[in-house]
Amino acid sequence: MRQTTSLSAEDAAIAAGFERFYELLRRLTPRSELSLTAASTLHRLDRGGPRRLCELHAPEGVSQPAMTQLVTRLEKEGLARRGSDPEDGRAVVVTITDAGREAVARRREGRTRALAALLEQLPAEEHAALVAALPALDRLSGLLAS
Amino acid sequence: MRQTTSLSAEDAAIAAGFERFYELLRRLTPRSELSLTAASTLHRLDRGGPRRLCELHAPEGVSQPAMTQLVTRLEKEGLARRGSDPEDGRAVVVTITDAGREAVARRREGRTRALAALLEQLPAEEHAALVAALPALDRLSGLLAS
DNA sequence: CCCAGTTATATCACTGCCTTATACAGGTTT
DNA sequence: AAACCTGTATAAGGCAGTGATATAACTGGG
Repeated sequence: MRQTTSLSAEDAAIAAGFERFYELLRRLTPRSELSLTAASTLHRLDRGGPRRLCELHAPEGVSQPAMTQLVTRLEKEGLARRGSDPEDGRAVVVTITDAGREAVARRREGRTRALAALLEQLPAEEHAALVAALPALDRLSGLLAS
Repeated sequence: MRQTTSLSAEDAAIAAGFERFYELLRRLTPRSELSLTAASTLHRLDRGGPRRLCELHAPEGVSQPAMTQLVTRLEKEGLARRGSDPEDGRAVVVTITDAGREAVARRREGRTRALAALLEQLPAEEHAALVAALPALDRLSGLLAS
């Protein structure tokens, strides 16, 4: 078991690499129509299906009022809609609309395009190394999602 | 030359992986004392040395007034200071302070710690794949920095 | 069955950080 | 020195977050 007070040099190297990479992705993301939280929430609704409002704010790491306001904005822009839960009159069930799905797709495509332009400048073996690392990235994401 | 209208399936897979990964990093970053731009700017000042204000706003992807305001906040918090350029009376030279360096280090350590906790749950070969992908990540970051 | 407590959402007042438009001081050119 | 250009600051406004609190709907014990 790894000590929490000492970080391995290798982990530190990975973290440093990820840090630069995070900045890269941040700059790669076009100043879009969607805020970070809005994009992430829509993405979650897209792959996970409708959710109650109270099930959305915690995983997105924002307060409940922030999620209420976000859903209000999304609704106003036609990207999501509020519904009710027949089993619980208090609950608000949030559903992504087709327009919302399109917005998610557009955002993804914009980022993919910018990334692809960089990827094609990469030596073949580094490109291959990225592809080889994808399962690890997936697993990392999965670890936190649970 | 790649068509701009068609993206290779491989690039799309990398982009999709990166997208989930970006969300992961976002959630991994502790709600810290520093905004995204503040952290990135301090980091830049830390590794690149003092810069004029006008050299900071473009690479950070914000407007010039935003950078003026950010520097004012950083100065108020003691993380950076304004100096003058003896060669140009208009210029403001921004320098990171020791407190600023500490803030960057704290932020990095927080993220590293959270990441390390995930990394140790990774199978050895996936961990190795991440390490192997680091040079590619570095090069990607370098491509955009230029 | 009703009152108390809990849960889900909304509203309010405030703050942080961004934007565009504009002012202005310091350089540069002719 | 007049005209222009560049670097920074200020002003006014918007979006997205916060904590505190209100309100409506569910739940469980007497």
